[in-house]
Amino acid sequence: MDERLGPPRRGAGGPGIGGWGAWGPGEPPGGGDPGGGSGGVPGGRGKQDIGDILQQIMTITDQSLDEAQAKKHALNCHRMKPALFSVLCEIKEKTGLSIRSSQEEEPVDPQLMRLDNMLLAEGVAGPEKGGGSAAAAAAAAASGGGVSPDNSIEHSDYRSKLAQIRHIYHSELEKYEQACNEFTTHVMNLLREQSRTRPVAPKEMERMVSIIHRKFSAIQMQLKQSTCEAVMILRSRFLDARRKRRNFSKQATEVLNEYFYSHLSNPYPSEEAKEELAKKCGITVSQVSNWFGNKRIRYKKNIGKFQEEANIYAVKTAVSVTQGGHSRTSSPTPPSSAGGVTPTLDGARGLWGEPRGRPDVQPTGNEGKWQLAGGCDPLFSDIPNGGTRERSL
DNA sequence: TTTAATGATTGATT
DNA sequence: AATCAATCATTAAA
Repeated sequence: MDERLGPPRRGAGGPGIGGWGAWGPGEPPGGGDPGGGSGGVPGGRGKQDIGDILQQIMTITDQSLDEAQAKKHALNCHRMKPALFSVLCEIKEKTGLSIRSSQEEEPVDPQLMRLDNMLLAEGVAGPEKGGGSAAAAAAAAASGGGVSPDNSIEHSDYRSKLAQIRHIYHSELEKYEQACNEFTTHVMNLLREQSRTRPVAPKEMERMVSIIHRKFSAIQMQLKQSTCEAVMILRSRFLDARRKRRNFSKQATEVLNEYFYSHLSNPYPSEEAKEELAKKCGITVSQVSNWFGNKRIRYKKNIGKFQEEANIYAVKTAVSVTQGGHSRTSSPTPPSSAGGVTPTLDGARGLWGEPRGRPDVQPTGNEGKWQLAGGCDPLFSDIPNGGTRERSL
């Protein structure tokens, strides 16, 4: 430390010391004399003065806090202070700071951009309050149009959850912003305060501010990240229909069951039939397919369990048949439950042999087919409901 | 809380 | 490509 202050000053004029020139060749600038009033100061005395000041500055760290404080105050009031200060600033600028400021890099974080884009696309970051509904609609459209065929019931749920996320995101963001500003002004005040006693270049302050902003933006990125995660989870929850499934309406189930039991011998609706059923039930064709798939397998697995159900629908179809006006005297279906329909699988042979792969193969021969269980027979498949349903479309 | 019912998904099969 | 069989995950009932 001490080496630095001594002799080299004079004349050496190293790169970092050019600043001394500001004072002119020999003496302190007369006009700029901060002290002002005091009478002329002889040059020699001035030099000594400066030397003293420097000495004091350089040794200030060796002293006790109180002592240093006192000395600091004294120096602060010294008439040479402003000049010294500016010189020190200059020196600092030309050395340390220049090095650091040279490596100022501003790489636009690709990940941050990614997050921003996603939040924007999701309607979280985009338009504020005013456009809230628009944002929600956009998000809904994005999710709806993007993938799922979707039920509109879910949307309100989805939207409200998304709005919740958006709200949290914005309030947190605002909080961070505020904290950042607060901290920045605090630091600035501190630096301003310190600039009275140590050289603080405006550039340095700028740098400090940018550092602070960088740090806070890192925190913001975490917020964005977690918000993105939340949105993803929300989306996956709502997009994956397996979760949050809703049972079909009673009416829809009824329609499906009706078809199933009236076509029990061959419960494989054609594509058209599926479409019709889907329309009738307010569900999609694939849902119809799922339903029949599940129904077939579950029926086959435990026919006993479905006997009652089979009877019910057998009666229903029977009624509709008789109403249709075509009842045979011998009444093919035992309407009353009593002995009921015996879905017995007397010959559970095959049970729907192998309709695999080919939809809608209607073997008129009925050969390998399973003749049924519930009250309605294959005989019916074409007569009763077929009339009501399979038409049009 | 446990259990049954049920819609959806997945991998294999034809 | 449609279906089966097993399984998952949620809802409704006990």
